[in-house]
Amino acid sequence: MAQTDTVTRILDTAEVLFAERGFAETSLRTITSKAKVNLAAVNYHFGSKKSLIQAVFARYLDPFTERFHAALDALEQDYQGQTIPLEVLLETMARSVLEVPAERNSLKVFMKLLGLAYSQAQGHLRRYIQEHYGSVFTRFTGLVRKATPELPDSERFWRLHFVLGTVIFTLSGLDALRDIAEKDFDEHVSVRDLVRRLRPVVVAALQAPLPEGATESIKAAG
Amino acid sequence: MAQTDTVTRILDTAEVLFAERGFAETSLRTITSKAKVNLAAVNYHFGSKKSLIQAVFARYLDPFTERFHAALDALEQDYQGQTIPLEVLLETMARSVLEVPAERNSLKVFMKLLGLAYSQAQGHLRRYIQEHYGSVFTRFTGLVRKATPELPDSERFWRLHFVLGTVIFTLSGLDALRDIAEKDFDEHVSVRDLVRRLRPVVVAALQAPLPEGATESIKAAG
DNA sequence: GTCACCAATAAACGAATGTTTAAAACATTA
DNA sequence: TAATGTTTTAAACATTCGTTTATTGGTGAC
Repeated sequence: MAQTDTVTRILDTAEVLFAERGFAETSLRTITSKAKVNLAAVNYHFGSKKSLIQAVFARYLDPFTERFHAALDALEQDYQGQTIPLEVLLETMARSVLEVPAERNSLKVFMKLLGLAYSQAQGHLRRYIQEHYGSVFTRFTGLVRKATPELPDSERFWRLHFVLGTVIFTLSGLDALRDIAEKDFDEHVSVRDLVRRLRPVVVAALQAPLPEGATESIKAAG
Repeated sequence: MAQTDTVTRILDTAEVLFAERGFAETSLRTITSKAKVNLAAVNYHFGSKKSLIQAVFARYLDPFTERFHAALDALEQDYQGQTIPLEVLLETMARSVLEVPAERNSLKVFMKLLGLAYSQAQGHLRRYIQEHYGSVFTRFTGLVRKATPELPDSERFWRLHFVLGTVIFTLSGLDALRDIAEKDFDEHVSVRDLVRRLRPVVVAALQAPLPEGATESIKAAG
């Protein structure tokens, strides 16, 4: 089947180039020539460059959400309505993220893509991700809510984004940081090393004391 | 003086557009037309688009490094060789960052630019920032080292980047997050509110317990 | 007043981009 | 085998990009 081969070769090449250079900086000609595919193949199979970008993300996020939902199902089964501890929730999410790209050894690419999704403008991509994968995030935050009853809702909202920033920022910029770390500390770190280092930091961040001063911010006119 | 006027009008327009859309997605024609300046003015005054990007950053980072160095000077004077507490160091850095763009109400732009500097490829920009502003960061990390003697060097290195990720990620993506927060919690947050929320989280992250398992990672052949 | 210098302008350049077209090659089915 | 539908291919399309050129306008020096 020649079609499938062409499609996957485009996706394989595109995801690497996107992760390395970003979306706007990667031309279809670069992708197709490196993938040894005709230039028109992208528009034929995907319709447009935007759709190609979305397809690259879908190939990671579809299996991720499926696994993550299943893992949360199992967790809720185990805890029978009892609140799931924060560490368990974080551990489960980390495991789901790590499992997905395992087969292709492309965890680094996956992380870089997530970073790009946040930082690069690409309004269409943000909308696409929000629409297709927003529900699983909502489910997760609901469970975190039960696990951290001491946090006001708004405080939890911000802290989740704080740690999200930590994780995505670190793992997506891994290469550059790793080079420095190896030069300065003679130390080779793998992604899994980093996840191990991240764990206590993320937990501590979520469980930090509430900020002093006004606990309640100015409420808008409702 | 017409020259100065043209130059600043280009910089004022460029920094906003870069922050909104990124570098590659912002054309010189968009900048010059919005700035009501001739297209060739950019190449005439700055030489190239790359140099314009660097100039945009320099206009923020030059005064920042100057202030930050001065603040650290004063701090070292005060503490007379004694170790400066971590909270004081973080507070000083936060204050220096917040002061710079105050005059132009462009803190948001400044933060977005910092985020772009990390996330967008732009190798030339990373090199430029490293070359011109690396020293002040080195000085700061040296002081943090004294303030956190319990941390192994490599662990401190990674944790500083963790919290850097938190701050840049949060503040550069502020607009989108703020919209959600306002919708969900009827709560209006300013940048300074966020800094107040960030403080305990950052401190907790830096002071979190060491990761369990191997404290030392695999050493490379030295 | 004219000369020299700097800035602003309009126009054009060459290169690169995403997309479309039309023909060829291939595969599938009857 | 003939007919049909799908994929690949080469070429061209229309834009857009950063940059350069040549000209004009303005300003201060002597």
